[in-house]
Amino acid sequence: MPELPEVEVVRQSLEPLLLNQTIKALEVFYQGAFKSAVSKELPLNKKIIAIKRRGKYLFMILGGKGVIVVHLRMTGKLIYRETDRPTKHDHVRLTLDRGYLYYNDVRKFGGLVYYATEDEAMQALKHLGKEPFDESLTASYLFDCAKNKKRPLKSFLLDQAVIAGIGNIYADEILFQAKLSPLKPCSLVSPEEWESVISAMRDILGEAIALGGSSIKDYIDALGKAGTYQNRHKVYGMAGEACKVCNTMLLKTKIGGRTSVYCPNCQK
DNA sequence: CGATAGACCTGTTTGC
DNA sequence: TGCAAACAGGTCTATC
Repeated sequence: MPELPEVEVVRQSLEPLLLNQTIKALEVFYQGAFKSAVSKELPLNKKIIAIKRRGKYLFMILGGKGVIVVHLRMTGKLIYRETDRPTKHDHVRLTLDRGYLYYNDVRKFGGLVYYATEDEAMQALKHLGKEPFDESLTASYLFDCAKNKKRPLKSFLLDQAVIAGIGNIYADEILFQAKLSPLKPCSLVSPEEWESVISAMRDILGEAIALGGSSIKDYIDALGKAGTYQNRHKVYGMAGEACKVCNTMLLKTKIGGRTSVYCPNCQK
């Protein structure tokens, strides 16, 4: 599913459900979906005291130290139920005081990692770049990161070491709103243009969070609710259709191995 | 350093 | 209709 808005919606939906619950049991049905970075110990009899997000990663902060970090990759889901109901592709089940949390993932790309401390978890993710809504993410920061690189602007936006959280859907949508070509070498983007990238990014990510994220195929929040931001998409998945602004046919191309859709007339 | 391809998986859609 | 190829929200590694 998940880019930053979807992960944030999952975080928000999980927070009231999990806070102050204790992990009574943790079962792993697919070994690749759970790793312990510290020992062979499981995070048992620990209370969940906070749920945080960094980029596309979720953090379940545990009392008495310990953190479970979750990445959903393409099709991962965290689903909460008050009564046990196993489903196809469940790979991990946490038994809590008042319910069950399932990690379900059709493609088995994502999973949970248990760290001894929050510091250790942050250390493992130190390569991540700035958060989109952090005020230290400025046009001059992006200009400096990009000025010596010829890579396409789209690849730059997808680079988690520069900005953490943008994925293929939102990169295309942001560039359409900013009126910039995904193919433009990022060194040629001016500070003014970086300003428009930042404002488009905050606009779109904020709106997507407010609407519960984009549900293309299987993305849903912790209670199984779909988002509606897919109805606001202007380019993603719409190659061959007319641009909503100028009626030019939207083009599709591959950039860094990812399908990219853009308007050759609006985006320069 | 960078760009590209392949790997990791399963399910759905597309094309002949 | 049937089957195979192509494709899918992501990231990591190897290779040129």
